[in-house]
Amino acid sequence: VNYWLIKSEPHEFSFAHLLKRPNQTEPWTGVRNYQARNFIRDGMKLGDRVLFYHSSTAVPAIVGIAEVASESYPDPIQFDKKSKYYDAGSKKENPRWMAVDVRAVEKLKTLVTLETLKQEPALKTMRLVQRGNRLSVMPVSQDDFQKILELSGSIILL
DNA sequence: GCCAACGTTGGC
DNA sequence: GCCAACGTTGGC
Repeated sequence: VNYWLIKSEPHEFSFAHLLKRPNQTEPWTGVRNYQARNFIRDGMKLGDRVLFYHSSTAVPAIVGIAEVASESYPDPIQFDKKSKYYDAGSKKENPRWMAVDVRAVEKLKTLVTLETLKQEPALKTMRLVQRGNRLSVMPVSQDDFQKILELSGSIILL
């Protein structure tokens, strides 16, 4: 099992939206960064645990636990000419962008805010709090994941 | 809305 | 292959 963090702008798609989806599952499409693509394509496996982070909001924070609910597959909207994520340079026989299904597991009792993460000495090396980080999909160490669960009041233990 | 920190693009 | 210009992310 691997551990990840994914970002979403809550006014576009929040953890509450995910909880309302059928089977609490949503295709995680539209990732258009090669490093993030590589994490999805080469790293994400069914059952991996995911921290769900709200960005570009008044209080940026980890708000929920999710899980990877599929193996990775070609992101269908890269072939959709009407989508803003359409990529004319990507061919079906050699897709450029990948997606994965994400399922909500648990809403956190206590949000773990970016401010909290920055103040926690044990999380100093976390990618999310590093300078200039902009990846929307990133790996999280098991220790950091565990620490964040402790900060969140989650009933889920590793 | 500002702007730092990246990532991407395209001329050369 | 270099790098300036441009676009995007995301905290503040």
